Amino acid sequence: MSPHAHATDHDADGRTVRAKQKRARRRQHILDVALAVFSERGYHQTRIADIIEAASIARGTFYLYFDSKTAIFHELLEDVLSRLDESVSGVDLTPGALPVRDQLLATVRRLFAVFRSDRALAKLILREAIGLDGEVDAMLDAFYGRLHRWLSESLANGQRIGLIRAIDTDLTAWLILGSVKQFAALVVSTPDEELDLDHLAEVILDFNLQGIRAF
Amino acid sequence: MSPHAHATDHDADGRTVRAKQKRARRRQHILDVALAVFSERGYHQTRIADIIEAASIARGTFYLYFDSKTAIFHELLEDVLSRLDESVSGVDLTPGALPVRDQLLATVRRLFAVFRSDRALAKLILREAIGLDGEVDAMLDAFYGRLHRWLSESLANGQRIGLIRAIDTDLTAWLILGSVKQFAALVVSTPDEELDLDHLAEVILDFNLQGIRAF
Amino acid sequence: MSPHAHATDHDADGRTVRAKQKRARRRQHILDVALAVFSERGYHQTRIADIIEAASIARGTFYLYFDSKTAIFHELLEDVLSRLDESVSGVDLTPGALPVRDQLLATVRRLFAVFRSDRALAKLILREAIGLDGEVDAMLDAFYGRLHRWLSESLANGQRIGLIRAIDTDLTAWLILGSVKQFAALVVSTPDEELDLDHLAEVILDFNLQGIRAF
Amino acid sequence: MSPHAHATDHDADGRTVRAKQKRARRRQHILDVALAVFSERGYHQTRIADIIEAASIARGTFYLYFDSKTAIFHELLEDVLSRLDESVSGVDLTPGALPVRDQLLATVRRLFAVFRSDRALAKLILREAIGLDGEVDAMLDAFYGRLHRWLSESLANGQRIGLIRAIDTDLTAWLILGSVKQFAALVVSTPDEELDLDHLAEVILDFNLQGIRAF
DNA sequence: CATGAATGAGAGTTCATTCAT
DNA sequence: AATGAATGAACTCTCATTCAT
Repeated sequence: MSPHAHATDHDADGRTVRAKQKRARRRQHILDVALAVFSERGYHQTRIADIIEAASIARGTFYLYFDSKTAIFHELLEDVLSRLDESVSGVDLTPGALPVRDQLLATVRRLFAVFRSDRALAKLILREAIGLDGEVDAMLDAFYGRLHRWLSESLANGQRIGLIRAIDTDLTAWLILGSVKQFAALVVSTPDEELDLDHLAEVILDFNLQGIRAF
Repeated sequence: MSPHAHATDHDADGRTVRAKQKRARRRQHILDVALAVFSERGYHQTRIADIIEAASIARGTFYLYFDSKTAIFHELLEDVLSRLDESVSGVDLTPGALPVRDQLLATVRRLFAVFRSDRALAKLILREAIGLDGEVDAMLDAFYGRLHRWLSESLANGQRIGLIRAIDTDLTAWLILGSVKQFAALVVSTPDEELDLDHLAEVILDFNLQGIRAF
Repeated sequence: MSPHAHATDHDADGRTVRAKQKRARRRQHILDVALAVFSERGYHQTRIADIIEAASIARGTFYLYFDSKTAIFHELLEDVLSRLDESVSGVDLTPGALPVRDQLLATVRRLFAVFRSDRALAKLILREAIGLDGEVDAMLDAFYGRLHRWLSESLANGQRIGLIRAIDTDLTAWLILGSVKQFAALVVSTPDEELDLDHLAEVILDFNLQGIRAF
Repeated sequence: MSPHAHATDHDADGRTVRAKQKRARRRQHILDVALAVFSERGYHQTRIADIIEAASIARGTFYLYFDSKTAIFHELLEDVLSRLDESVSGVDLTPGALPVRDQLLATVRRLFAVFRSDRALAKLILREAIGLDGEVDAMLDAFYGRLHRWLSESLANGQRIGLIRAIDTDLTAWLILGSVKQFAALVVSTPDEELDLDHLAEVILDFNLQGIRAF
C-alpha cells in the first residue's frame, strides 16, 4: 500500500460506513427531488433531465442509484404507500380499547395529516400513478385492497358487537373508501390552509357512521 | 322530370348527402376504435399507429378527421362526459314528483348502466384522463363540479323540506360523489357480470341516505 | 345512340372546339394562380392545397392539367423565360439600324417593363428558381447563357466597327449581365412605383457604355 | 509536478478545457460536414439523415450541438457572411493611402479568394440561401446592404476628390455589386482552376472604373 | 463514484399524388 | 371531365439509457 494513502486507510470501516451513509443520503435526496418534480409536472411530462437538474447531479449518476425512470417512480410509490399503511395499521377495534369513534377519528386524522403534510405525495397516488402501467396498477390495487379488507373486517367486527347494522360489509367498505379518497383529493387540491382537517374528519366520520349504525 | 341530363342533376344533392353520411360514419368508426384502443392500452401507450391499424385506415386519413392524438382524446372525453351528464340531468327533487328515493335510484342505475354498457368509456374518465394535461383536467374538474353542485343543491333542497338533517351540504356532496366514483370503478373493474347493478344501486343509496336522514 | 342524346350531337365539332378552349382557359387560369402563389409564398412553402384553393378547383383537377408540382413550376418558368427571350431577341446591331445606344435602351426598357409588369414572374426567376433542382438549373443556365452569348456577340460586333475598345468580351458580357440582374432585382423589390424605369435604363446603359467605349 | 493526488486536482481544469476543445472541434466538424452536404444537395434536398451520416454521428448528437436544421443553416450563413465582411472591411479610401485602384484590386481579390477557397460556402449564399425564409432573407439583405453602403460611400468619396464623375452613386453601387456577384458566381461555377482570379479582378475593376471615372 | 457526451429507436405530423365515384 | 377522400412515404425532433473518461 502506498505510503501516501495511509491517512485514509486506518479506518477503512469508518470510510465505508461514511460512504454508505453518504450514498444513502444522496439516494434519498434524489428520491425527494423526484417526488417533487413528478408531482409538479406529472409523470409523463417529467424528463430525467428535470430530475437531475433539480437534484444537481449528472445524468449518469441518476442511473447509479436507480435503474430507470419507472424504477424510481415505483420506489417512490412504495414509500408513499407504506407510509400510508402505517397510518392505518395498528388501529384496534377489539372491545376494551378506546371508544371506536375516537380510534377511527384518530386514524382518519392521521391519514389526512399525511396527505396534507406532503401534497406531492398525495398527488402521486391520486393522479400520477393512475393508469401508468400494470405494475403500478397492481401496487395501488393491493394498497386499496388492504384498506378495503381492513375496513370490511372492522365493519364485520362492529356487527358482531352490535354496533353496526346488517349491511353488505364488502360493498360498504368500498363506499367508505371512496369517500375517504374523495376527501383526500379535496385536501390536496384545496390550495391554502382553508380546510379544517379536524372538521373534515368529523364530517366524514359522522356521515359514514350515521350510515352504518344500527338505529 | 326531364329524361335528359338528370342523372347528374338531382343526384348532386344526393351524392353530397351520402358523402356526408359516409364521412360521419367513418369519423365515428375512428372514434369508436380509438376509444377501444385508448382504454385497452392507455393513452400514452397508444400510438397513432395502433389506432390506424385497428381502424384499418391510412396514416393520413386519421389526420383528415382529427387534428392530433390529443384532439381525438379530447373529443372522446367530451362525448363520454356529455353522455354521463344526460344520465344525471333531468332529475327532479321538487315535492309532488316521484318519491325522492326512487328518483335517485333511477339516476344511480342510469349512471351505472352507462359505465357498464361501455367499460372502455369508463376507463377513459376513471384512469386515462387522470393527470393527462391541463385541458383534460379542466374538463374533468368541470364535470365533477357539475355533479357536486347538483348533489349539494339536492341536499339543500332535502333539508328545506325536512328530509335531510343538518349537515354540511358542500362536504357531504363530495363524500357522496366519492362513493359513487368508487362504485363506478367497481363496476368497471369487476370483469364478468358478477355484479348486480340493482343491488349496487340499492346499497349505495341506502348507505348514503341513512347517513343524511334527519332521524 | 340513344334518341335522347341527339340534341347535343349535331355540333360535335363545335363542342370539341369549345371544350378545348375551355380546357385551355382553365389550364391558363391554374398557371396564373400558381405563379401568384409561388411568388408570394415561395416554391417550397407552397402546397398544392394553396394552389387549388386559390384556383377554386378540386385536388384531382390539378393533376388533370399538370403532372406534378414540379411540372407546373417548370412550365411557368419556361413561359417566363420565353417571354424574356422575346424582349431581347430581335435586337439588331447591324450598321444602318437605329443608333446602337437607342436600340440598347429600348431593349433594357423592354426587359424592365416585363419585370415590372409582373413582379411575381420576376421573383420566380430571381428567387424561387434558384437552387431548386437540376432541371431548373439547366433552364436558367441556358437562359442566362443565351443572354450572355447575345451580349458578348454584340460586344464583338461593336469592337469590329470600332465602337468598343479592346476588352475581354466574354467576361465583360457576364459583368453587364450581372448589373442587369441586380437592377431587375431592384425593380422587383422596390415596393411602389418609386422607381423611374427610364432613369434606371439610362443609368445602367451609361454605366456600361462608359465602361466599354473605346476612348 | 507532485506525483500525488494531483492527477485529479489540477486536471479537473485540464479535463474541462480538453472537453470544451473536443466539443468545439466536434461542433466545427458537424458545421463543416453540413456545409458540404448543403452545398452539394441543396438545403431542401438535405435531410438531417444526410448530415449525421456524413458526419458519422448519431441522430441525437446532432441535436446536442444544434437546435434544428434551420439553426445550423443560419449559423453557417452567419459564418460565411462574417468572413466575407472581413474581406471588405478595412478598406480605406481616404487620400494619402495606397492608390485607390490598388486598394480596390486587393479587396476584390480577397473576396474572390474567399469564394474560390470554398465553393461550398459560396454556393450557400449564391444559391441555397435564396428564398429560404424570412430570417435568411433578412441576413442576406443586411449583408448586401452593407456592401452597397460601403460601395456608394466609396463612390461619394471618390467624387469629392474628383476621381469619379457625376453619377448616381446609389444606383451605381448596385450595378457594381451586381457585377461582383456575377463574377463570384462565375468563380464558383467554373469547375477547374481555369480561371485566373487576378485577371478577373483586373477586368472587373477596369470595367467598373472606366465606367465611373470623370474623363 | 461521478460525469455528461453520445446514442438511436420511435413518435407525431405533413403533403404530393392517386383513384373510386 | 371533375371531384375530394384516401393514401403512405418521408420528415424532423425527443428523450430514456449507455459508457468512455
